[in-house]
Amino acid sequence: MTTRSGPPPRRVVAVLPDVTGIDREFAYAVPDSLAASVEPGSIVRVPLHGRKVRGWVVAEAREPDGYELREILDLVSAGPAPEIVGLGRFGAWRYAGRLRPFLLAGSPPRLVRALPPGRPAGPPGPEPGTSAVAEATRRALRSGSAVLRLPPAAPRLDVVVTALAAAGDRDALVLVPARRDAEVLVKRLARLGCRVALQPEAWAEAAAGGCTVVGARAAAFAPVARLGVVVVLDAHSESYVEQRAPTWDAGVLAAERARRAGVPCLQVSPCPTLASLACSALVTLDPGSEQAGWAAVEVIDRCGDDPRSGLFSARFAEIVRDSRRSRPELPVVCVLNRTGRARLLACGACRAIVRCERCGAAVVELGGDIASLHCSVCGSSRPFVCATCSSTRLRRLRLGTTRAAEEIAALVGEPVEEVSSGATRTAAGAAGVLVGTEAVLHRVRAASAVVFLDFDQELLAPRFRAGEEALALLALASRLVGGRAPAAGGRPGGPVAIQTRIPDHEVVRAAAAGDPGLCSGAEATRRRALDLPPYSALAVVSGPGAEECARRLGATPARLEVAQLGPDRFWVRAPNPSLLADELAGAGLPTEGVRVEVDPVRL
DNA sequence: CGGACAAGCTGA
DNA sequence: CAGCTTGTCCGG
Repeated sequence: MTTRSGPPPRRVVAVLPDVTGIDREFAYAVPDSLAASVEPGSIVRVPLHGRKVRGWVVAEAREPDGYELREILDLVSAGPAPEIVGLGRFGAWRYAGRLRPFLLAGSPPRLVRALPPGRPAGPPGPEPGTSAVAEATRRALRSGSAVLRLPPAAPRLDVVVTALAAAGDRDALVLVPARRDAEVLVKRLARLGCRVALQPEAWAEAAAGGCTVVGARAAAFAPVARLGVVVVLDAHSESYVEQRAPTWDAGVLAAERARRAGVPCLQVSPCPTLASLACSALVTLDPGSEQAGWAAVEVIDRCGDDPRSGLFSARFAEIVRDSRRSRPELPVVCVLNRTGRARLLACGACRAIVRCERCGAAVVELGGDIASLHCSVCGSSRPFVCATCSSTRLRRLRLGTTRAAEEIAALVGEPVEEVSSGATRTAAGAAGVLVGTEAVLHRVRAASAVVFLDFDQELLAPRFRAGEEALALLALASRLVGGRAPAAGGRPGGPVAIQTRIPDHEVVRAAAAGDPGLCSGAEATRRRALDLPPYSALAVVSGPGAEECARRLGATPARLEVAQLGPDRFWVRAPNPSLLADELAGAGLPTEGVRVEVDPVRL
């Protein structure tokens, strides 16, 4: 190799193409015409393999030897700033995925040719006030990264306003579980005179600075000109977890982002997950105030009831009638996590459980006008008759929401609406009584009462996070009815009623006492004993290539535990997330035919 | 991903 | 053996 005397040194950058299936960075020369405008994060157009593709400039690079570089063709748009690319790299490592999905989350939805002029700090925000919530928020901010446990009825706007004030002339990033929540929060902050950038559409405004950045999961990667504080509202929500692989958790990445920026991060929740408690200090209100912000919980103990007495206790009917009378303007919400008319039937004549003729699985009766039976295992349908004795008298053993709605309507003598997750939201809330799966709790803004018709199904769900998920449902229900003892002038909220045969379950007791700590203690003990997260880290590997992956992961020198869950489905356990990520990255796993789910929500 | 190119399959 | 499908490789 001889010393080159030819071209003068030129700028070279690494570009990650925005193409599914290419997880490699390529070096390109920056032409002089673009040298001033191309920067790390820029979205550019480059020639690749005879095509012209988009990509992200992810780093500065060096002139290679051995081949001639091609030049960047165009600057397409502003893109994720270097610290966001860095956060994306962390996400790709932590969740064993590619960088591309993270950079997509951090990119503007439409091209941004130039940022709007940078603005000075926004107008002075509203006074944070001296409420107990504001005071607790200040305490949490002082401890840096903290879990702020506030009861369901606590005013979360106070938290945001206090955090904004504490951030001074820096900008805040506020995450909420759903798009809808973001819109509501943006309206309220705007009404208080705050400048707000709703993500993802106000990407450019957020990048320019001088405003509070509000958005859902993907906003963990939103641009924030001068980050001063990160607030994650309802941090326990499963909406923060991306369901497609890589299954990243916006709460985890938001905390990492804050840590890297050296600013505080508040994880605000009525029922913090053990995972969040494991890595942050806990700040709470005084026990009295916390209890007051949870609903009055009524436990309907069904232990003594005959199992054949059905889904509706006498007390249930009273609660519905009382609530309709005292708060006719608000709906009564009934939750039952089973869709259709019945999930289990028995023949009234020969008493056999009604099963599928083809595969033997129990059949279900779906909603709809014509009574028919459907097998959810093999997909076959047949008429509403017993296959053994041809009787048409079938008894519904486990009701679904459709039949429950019909029976409640008869019981209380007024129209009942079934709210299903698939249906349009048009009429939701029109009827006085709503019945649905837990999705119904997300369809209304307020309720006079919430009744869980079969809460044992939540308490006993075969998932290691069942307890946390059940408490989250009770917290959501509490918020819809309001706290048991609101501030002066307010009316106490209606009841949250729980029909159960496990009345002393810690989740039920925690909600009834308005003290989630009753739950986390017991849960922590159990998780530690079983070596489950947060005391270990889990991943689920599935797909045609899963067996090969499992074999390789089991052969690593680290203390990885691998077990089979089903055909082409394995779980992998490591002592902690960092070790798990290192092993998943180092094992050289095939990327095709394998889905890796780090921190699985359902297991 | 999608183009290039090689190796395999088919039919007269 | 042309003409087509299928597989594997690679991109700066």
